Amino acid sequence: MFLDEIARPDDVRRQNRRLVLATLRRHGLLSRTDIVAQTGLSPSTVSAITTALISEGIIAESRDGDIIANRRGRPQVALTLNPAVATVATVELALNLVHAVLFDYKGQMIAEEFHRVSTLDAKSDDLIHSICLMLDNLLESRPPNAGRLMHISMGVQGVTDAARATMLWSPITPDSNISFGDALSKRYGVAVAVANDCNMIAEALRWIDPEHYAEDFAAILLSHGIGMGLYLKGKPFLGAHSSAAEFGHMLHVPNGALCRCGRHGCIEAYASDYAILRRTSGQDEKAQPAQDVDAATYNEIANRARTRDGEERAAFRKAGQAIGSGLRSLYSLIDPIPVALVGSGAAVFDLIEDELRDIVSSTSGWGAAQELSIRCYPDEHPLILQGCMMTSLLHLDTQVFAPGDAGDTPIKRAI
Amino acid sequence: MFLDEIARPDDVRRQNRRLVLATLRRHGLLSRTDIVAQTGLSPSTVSAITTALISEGIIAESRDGDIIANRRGRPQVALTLNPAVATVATVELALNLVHAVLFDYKGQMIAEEFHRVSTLDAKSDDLIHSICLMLDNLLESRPPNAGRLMHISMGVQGVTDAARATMLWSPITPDSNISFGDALSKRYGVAVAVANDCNMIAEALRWIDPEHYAEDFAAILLSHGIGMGLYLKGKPFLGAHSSAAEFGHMLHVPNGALCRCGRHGCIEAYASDYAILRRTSGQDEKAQPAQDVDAATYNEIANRARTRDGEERAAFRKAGQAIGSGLRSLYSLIDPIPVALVGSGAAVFDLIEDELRDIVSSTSGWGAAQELSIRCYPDEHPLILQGCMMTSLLHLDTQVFAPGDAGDTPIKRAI
DNA sequence: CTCTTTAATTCGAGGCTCGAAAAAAATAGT
DNA sequence: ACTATTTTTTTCGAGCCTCGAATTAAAGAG
Repeated sequence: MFLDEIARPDDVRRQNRRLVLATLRRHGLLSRTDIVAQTGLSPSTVSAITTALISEGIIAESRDGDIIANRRGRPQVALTLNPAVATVATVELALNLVHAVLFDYKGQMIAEEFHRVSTLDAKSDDLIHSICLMLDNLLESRPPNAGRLMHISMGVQGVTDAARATMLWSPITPDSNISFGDALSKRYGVAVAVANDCNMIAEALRWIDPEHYAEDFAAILLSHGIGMGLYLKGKPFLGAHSSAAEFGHMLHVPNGALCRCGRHGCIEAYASDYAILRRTSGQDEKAQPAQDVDAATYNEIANRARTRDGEERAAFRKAGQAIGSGLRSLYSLIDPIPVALVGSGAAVFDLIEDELRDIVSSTSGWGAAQELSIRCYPDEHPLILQGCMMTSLLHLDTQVFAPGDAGDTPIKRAI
Repeated sequence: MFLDEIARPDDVRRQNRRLVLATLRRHGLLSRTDIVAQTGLSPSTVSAITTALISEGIIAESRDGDIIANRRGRPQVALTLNPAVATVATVELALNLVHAVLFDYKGQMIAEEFHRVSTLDAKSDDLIHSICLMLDNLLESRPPNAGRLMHISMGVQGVTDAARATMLWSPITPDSNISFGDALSKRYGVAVAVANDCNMIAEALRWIDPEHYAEDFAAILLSHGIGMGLYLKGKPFLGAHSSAAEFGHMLHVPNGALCRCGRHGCIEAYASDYAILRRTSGQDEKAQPAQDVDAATYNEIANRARTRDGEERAAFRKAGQAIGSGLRSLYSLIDPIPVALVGSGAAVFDLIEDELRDIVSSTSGWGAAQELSIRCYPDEHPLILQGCMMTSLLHLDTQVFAPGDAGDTPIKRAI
């Protein structure tokens, strides 16, 4: 709510509808009385809002899953999001792999498909074509009672312009400036969100643990590349001009190791999978990075680092220093916010923690010593998936089902 | 407007009152018709809101300053903020100097006082005592028609906890954890804001040039120390735990020059006034920093740097590198946001610009080349003053005069 | 002195939330 | 078996809000 925004009476209803939907989404099954308790709205208002939502088919009374029986008064009737009111699709685009999933409005998976694509040789049209093929398949195969497709979220490895739903650049494919948003939105007649996978991870974390990941926090993805998703003031920070939060490409060592982005000395050039591999395979730090590092190789290196003190352990220590110095800058700039480390790098946190903390700890200094909050999530894929799903569902909750329209936006249904 | 907030019908009026007040604050003199055009509200609503504001004495009809006469229809009647409805006080606390000013609700200066204090020897009570003495003086001397004191804003050189209105640490005085907010609020019975002077500068810039300094931007103060004020998502970023935005204490050279904060290699240790002096006076970079650098000495060094290529020019080049590397990190993390350089360092931008741009320019790389926006404001004091003033006035506009209360908060009047 | 033009207010319609009262739907007790 | 009690949910009126249309106010033009 900004100073230059005008408020209308129906904004109140819209906001309170959002509130009710958000409460139902978090708790799953709630009676009207529960909603009153959770939101602070009056029973009359909750009644008015829920009857409207029911008549629009957005939520439904759930008879089977009764909350508490055998009590004295009139029994509560449980409400829940109506899974059949909409379908959303998520697309995760990674090196040589496209992963598409369909969810219902309740967030339950309907159908899923993996597809191997040689992304490095693929033109933009090939990628779009592959994605459309998968989505067509999935949409055709779903049960007849499923809701119509209403939103698509894409998480991509690469730099995105969220406002224009475009992938500006990506290491996984030669073409740049691919407007997935335009293509999919035209094909399926729905709104499309395109963001870096790190932003999706941040979205997922906020959903999983809203107590801990509240207003401001960062998700740092340590895998083949290094990226960051930022939440500031309770909203994903997607950057003004292009993509923001290029944590991996902050300067660590001036004129240092060669980074995949072509520059020298980035954090990524010391802490990413390919940096670890390059260093432990005896290559020069200016050597061209490998295009891919498979998990087995990486784990082998990590295990060797754990068993003996050699090149491998040193490599992880270097990585810890690089990440630590990045975190120090982050903390200096925008506060010691909670940080989540995600991906292969999080699986080897034991190997990098000491060096990392050493560098970071010299940050705090004024007043109370800050305890820094770093949590690890070794597997990024479930988070990316969940983040995409939540991006779509929250879009429906807050943008589409917020006003009392329930379908005033004409949507072409394809397949 | 967050997802877990409940909306009430009166919130609409509150927000639209804010909107009207903000419009009047920016344009000074406006008819009701102008307000309709500016805000988009309907004439009826503007009429309702303005009559309420007038009856509460917050705004007033201004007969003298008629907008446009000699036109055909009924003449417009100009509205303006009522200067006499409130007084706000600002306090700027710097090394050996306290500067206190009184403004009326329209933002016109009522009275001003400078006071030299040996801040380095002063205990916290001495500082508070000095400030209160000055404020007492100023409040006593002001004209009888002035409004009662309703808010105080302090801008301090040091690390603050804005939420608790406390100065956690400052280079200008030995005591730490001084709760100016509590002390002044108890003494004068009004709300008090305490923030780093850089935050005040950011607030001022946003007021001066809202087109340029919009949602996200940074103000970097380059003077004896180096600090930063950040605006994110249209709101000042004051940090969650303590103060945020310690740009000056980002790491530039590991184990490098000694910083005033006791650590080594901070940007400040290369680019602040004392860093320039230390380097050009032949001292080692690990030597203890000077406590103060007077403007004359600094200007002399800058002039020598401009006339001949020697130690001085090299010092400024080093400073440019340090600031540049900090900006590169900033841009990597949160976008190429507009940046304002403020203070003595901005006066010598010609001496640091080349090195700075050299380092920064390697940042952008994806897609479109970003043109970076850096503007210079050599004199920080007017900005700090204006920022304090705007902080207080906006507090009144949005927090105090927003609901239809006009004085339901009982306020003890001292003096 | 009347006509025209522009500004500002007034009034009713249609929302919204909320508190109080009423209705609904179960169990508990005799 | 039937009434009393308890709890949930809905209904209804009061009091906000904004807005459009009609009305009133206050000037210059002719």
